[in-house]
Amino acid sequence: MTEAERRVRPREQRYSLEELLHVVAQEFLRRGYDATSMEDLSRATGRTKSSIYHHVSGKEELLRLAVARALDALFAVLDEQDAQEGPAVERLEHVLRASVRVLAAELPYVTLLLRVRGNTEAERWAVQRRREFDRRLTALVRTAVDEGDLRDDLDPALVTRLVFGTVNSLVDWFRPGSGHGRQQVEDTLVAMVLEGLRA
Amino acid sequence: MTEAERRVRPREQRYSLEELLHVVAQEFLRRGYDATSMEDLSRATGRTKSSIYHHVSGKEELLRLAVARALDALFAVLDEQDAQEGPAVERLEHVLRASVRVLAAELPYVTLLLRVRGNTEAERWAVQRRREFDRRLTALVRTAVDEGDLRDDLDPALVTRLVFGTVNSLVDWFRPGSGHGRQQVEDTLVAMVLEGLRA
DNA sequence: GTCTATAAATTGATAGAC
DNA sequence: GTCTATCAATTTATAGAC
Repeated sequence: MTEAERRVRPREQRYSLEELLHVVAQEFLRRGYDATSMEDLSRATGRTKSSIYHHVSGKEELLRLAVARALDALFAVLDEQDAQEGPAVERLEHVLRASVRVLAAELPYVTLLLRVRGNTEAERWAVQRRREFDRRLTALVRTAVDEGDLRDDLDPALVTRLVFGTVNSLVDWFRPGSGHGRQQVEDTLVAMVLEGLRA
Repeated sequence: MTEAERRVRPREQRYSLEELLHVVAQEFLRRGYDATSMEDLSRATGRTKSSIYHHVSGKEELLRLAVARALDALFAVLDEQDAQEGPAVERLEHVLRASVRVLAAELPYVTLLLRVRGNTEAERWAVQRRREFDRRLTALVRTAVDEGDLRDDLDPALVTRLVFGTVNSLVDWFRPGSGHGRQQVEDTLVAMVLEGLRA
């Protein structure tokens, strides 16, 4: 949800929409967006379908609101980084760690964002914003190479895709509060990517 | 398709099933499995729905055949590795490179496999086989650590997930014959994972 | 092995009462 | 803001002719 959208709704609706979205995101995750029917959502939220349609225009808006939440959180990481001083390689490490934190904190929403393929208008919008995100990341990697802190024998665009492919792959198995901790994942990922696995 | 399944069908059916599967996999990829209707598949293959039902029991079997193809190719990489001599770290590098090659060669099938979430019986079977694949990879990484060739300050299970998360993320953007070449992707991935990005 | 025709169930969405 | 009832379209799948 963007600031603009949040502003137009009174407080009570905000909360109920928030709760609705929380359950909906989990259902979309469990069964996939397409495989989840409005009937499924009705059951999961304990409301009737009609009641859901009172809050949103349809299934697609539910997806749009969910992925918008993830995009807002991810772009906030980049915006924060833009305001920072210091070598690009340090800012890159900060973005890496912050991305893992966002991913952990907004796991259902980020997972949905990463699984969106561009079938509907809302999905194509999300894909476009992801591309913009990727371009800004690539620029950061390129700067770090130019500053001499990252090896210059690898293509920056390719490196960016690999690095953030690694980050994104976390959504396929990372579950907060079970298995590996967020801090350990963050440290191991940064260690592997920057220093490599070789002893 | 496993050897067992291949054996029961006469040659002509094998070919038409192969062609059918090729088109079906592309459709599943483009719209997602759930969003693709039998009507869509009918149009894409130039056959009627009834004709498709003559070859397979239903939509789910089409998915099962497709992901089985990917699993066969991936397990072949591991089986080949098991027969090799030499340090585990070298066998790991070989598995990494071979996985990228399999992914490039069987891109639609591997992509489908990686997007399967366990909604149906066929999907749960695929998820289980992926877990087995992951266990065998972890054992290889662990051996490489024990042999002193990989750093021992990182958890092998976590490292395995990160490394093959990176490999798997290729399906989200890698397209053979456009953009980065397969060899460059392979080399860059191995370089990043083993030696790290730091200059 | 492909077709036409159709069954039976489910889909996203709306009307209108309370 | 939630409900019951319902719609039109689409879904997976089958029957049976050629």
